[in-house]
Amino acid sequence: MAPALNAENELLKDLNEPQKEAVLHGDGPLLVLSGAGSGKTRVITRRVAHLVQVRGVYPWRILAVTFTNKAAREMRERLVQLLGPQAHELVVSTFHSSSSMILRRVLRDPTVGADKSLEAVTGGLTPSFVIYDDGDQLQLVKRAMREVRVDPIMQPREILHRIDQEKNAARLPDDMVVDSEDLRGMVVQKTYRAYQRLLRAANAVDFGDLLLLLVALFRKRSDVLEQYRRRFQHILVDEFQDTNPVQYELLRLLAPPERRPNLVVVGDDDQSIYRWRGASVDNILGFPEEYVGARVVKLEQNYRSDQTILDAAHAVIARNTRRMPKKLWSDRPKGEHLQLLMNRDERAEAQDVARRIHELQREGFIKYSGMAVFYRTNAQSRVLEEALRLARVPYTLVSGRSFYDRAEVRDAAAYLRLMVNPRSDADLLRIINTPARGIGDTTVERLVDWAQQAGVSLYEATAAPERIPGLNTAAVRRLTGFHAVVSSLHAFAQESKDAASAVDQMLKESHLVESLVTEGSDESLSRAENLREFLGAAQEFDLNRAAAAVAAASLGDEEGEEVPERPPEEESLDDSPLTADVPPLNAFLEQISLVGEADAEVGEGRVALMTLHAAKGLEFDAVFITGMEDGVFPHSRALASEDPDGEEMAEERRLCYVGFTRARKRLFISLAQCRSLFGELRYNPPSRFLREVPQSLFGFAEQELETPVPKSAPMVARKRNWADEDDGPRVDRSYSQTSDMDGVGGDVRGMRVRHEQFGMGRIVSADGNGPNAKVTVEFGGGVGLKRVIARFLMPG
DNA sequence: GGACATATTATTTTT
DNA sequence: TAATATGTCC
Repeated sequence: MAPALNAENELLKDLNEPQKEAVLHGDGPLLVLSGAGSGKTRVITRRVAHLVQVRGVYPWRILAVTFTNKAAREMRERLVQLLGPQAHELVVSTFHSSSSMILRRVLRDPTVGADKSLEAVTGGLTPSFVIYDDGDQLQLVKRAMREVRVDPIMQPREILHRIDQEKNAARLPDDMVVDSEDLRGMVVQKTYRAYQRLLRAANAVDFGDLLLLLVALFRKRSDVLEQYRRRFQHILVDEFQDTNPVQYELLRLLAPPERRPNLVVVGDDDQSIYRWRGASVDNILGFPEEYVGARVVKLEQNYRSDQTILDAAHAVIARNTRRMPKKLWSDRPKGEHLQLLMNRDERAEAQDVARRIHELQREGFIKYSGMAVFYRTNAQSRVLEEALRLARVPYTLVSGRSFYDRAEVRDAAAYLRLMVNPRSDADLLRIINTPARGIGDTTVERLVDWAQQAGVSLYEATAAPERIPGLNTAAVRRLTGFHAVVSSLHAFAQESKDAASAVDQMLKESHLVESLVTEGSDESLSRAENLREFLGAAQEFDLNRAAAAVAAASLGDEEGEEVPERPPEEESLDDSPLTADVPPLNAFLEQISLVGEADAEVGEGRVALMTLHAAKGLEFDAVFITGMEDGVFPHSRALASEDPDGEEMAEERRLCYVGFTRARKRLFISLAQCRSLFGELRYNPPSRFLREVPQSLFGFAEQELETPVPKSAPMVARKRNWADEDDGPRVDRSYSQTSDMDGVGGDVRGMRVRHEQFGMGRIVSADGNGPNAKVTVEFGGGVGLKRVIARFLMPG
């Protein structure tokens, strides 16, 4: 067919051989191993377009999964350019949001609803479930701990983390393997069970459940699974190296290896940097064994960075042992040398960075928007910001707290979820006294106790508060008033045809805006403003939704030639969009819980400041990597881990690789002799990663360095001298000097001390060092043993 | 219920 | 150091 050929040529334009191979790959599994900057996103998009335009695959049979919403949005936009309105029929989204769409749909399936045996899995979850985020989860864990009265040997945070890990590993509470010796494991499991009960009682799921439940349902109901296997005949996954075990399990269910499915996974094992939140590199490393006969295509030509930068990146990453061998190459010029910035402390470092940014801009080759400063931890950003502000360099801090993280917006979201689903206890607890309506801790506590006894949700308990023992008439009256608000909002939500009117109604009836305006402080007024913005977001959401509906509807009747005729035997296949008939308010809620902030505008004409993690997927002409010191980067935690050459260090190294390969032309690596960390002054040796970069890649122009550095052995050799340089920093070294002695500086046991509150006492033991060293003191006056912070003590 | 003091704790962060 | 959590008092 000639038109198809034309389309094909168009789609293969400017692609190199391996890229073409990936786009044109026929049927069966394919692993695209893509080095940094080798155009993988382009390959996925072109392949999707190819499937539709040339191979005539129906768009609704394609599932493209990305890692972030931002990536999904960008891919959708590109596909609309390539395919036109047809692209709206493709499912392009993250694992979580596609799972939630499928999960709602599965739960709506009448045969699933009728299947009582599934209740063990679903816990009675209905399709209108709400999604709980981290904060809600933590509240639930605390309540679960109270309920099951587990030994307080673990912090709620730690338990929650373990629960998340279990879910990431695709384990339901009952699948959890706990050996009877493992006390902590038992605590986790007990809490996990209670936590799941609370979650289900509120008709809620957490992020982990979104995937895990679908996996569990698919395992139980092969007929339902089969429907989705038939529907999604082509599955493409981006950033495969960052998938966790549940996600992989879901993929294996939808695209079982033995059927040689059309599963295309794209990723770079060298850029796997999310192990700490459950991602497993093994997924990508083991893919060829799991999907036997999978084709592997390597994209090794880099289009982004100059050779010098690639050489540096390669020198670092090559030290990792478990990786798929590949080496990036480029036909770009060698480029400029790397530059090493060495400074006294983090302030000098920041000033140096600011100065060089200014110079680069003045030279006129690189614009502010082409530059970025990376750091390992967020705490490092402050000094950098100060220096840039002082140097009048415009910058944007990428990430930071997002709009939906702000307290008032979260309150509003809690109200909305309660509107949809009044059983949501976590949301009710959040806003029962927001704005203040005189329902205090005691009242809430009695309410919670009673509801738990009666086995009803908190909302139901507020229906007739006079039943609750111990409440005075005022409390009863207030609870009744609160119930009236929620029930009226709930009724409104059932009727509302769009999200904005529901949000508007909620803001009025809850008095959220009103109370903030009444308060009248600058801060509360800006909060009120945020709430109006929230309403604006809902309006925008409605508009988009309407537009998408129009686009979808017009597809059918306009020119039919574009849309392939569906064969008769496919009639039974459900091809309706996955979002069909989700009520607008639910859909809006879904969006705000699954989508963080809209855009982290890497601003016009501004230097971007971000963590190395946030840098993934981006590129800049000039990149500054700061804090290149052992203990900062690699992070002290990796250095301290039981196996300092193990997975943790490997991940830091990959992070370094990611950082280096973001740079197109200039790479500046910066370190400081000392920096203060948690109020303590630390002397860190230069990063081991720095030492792994061949010296020849650096240009050491004397005048560019703060302190002259011998051309030979610029890094390691100087390490020892730093601490005793003549013009060294004027610093209070008392902490570092005491640090190797037993905690607080010599043996202090038996010393008499005085504490503001507890009076006189005698030190029994000491632990820790630095300003937060603690001592155990035996106080007189009936106070007894107390562990207090040493600096709050006076010698007595 | 809020103000104040005292204690605690410091990766990375998406969904 | 600095941001937050917890506890105590009125």
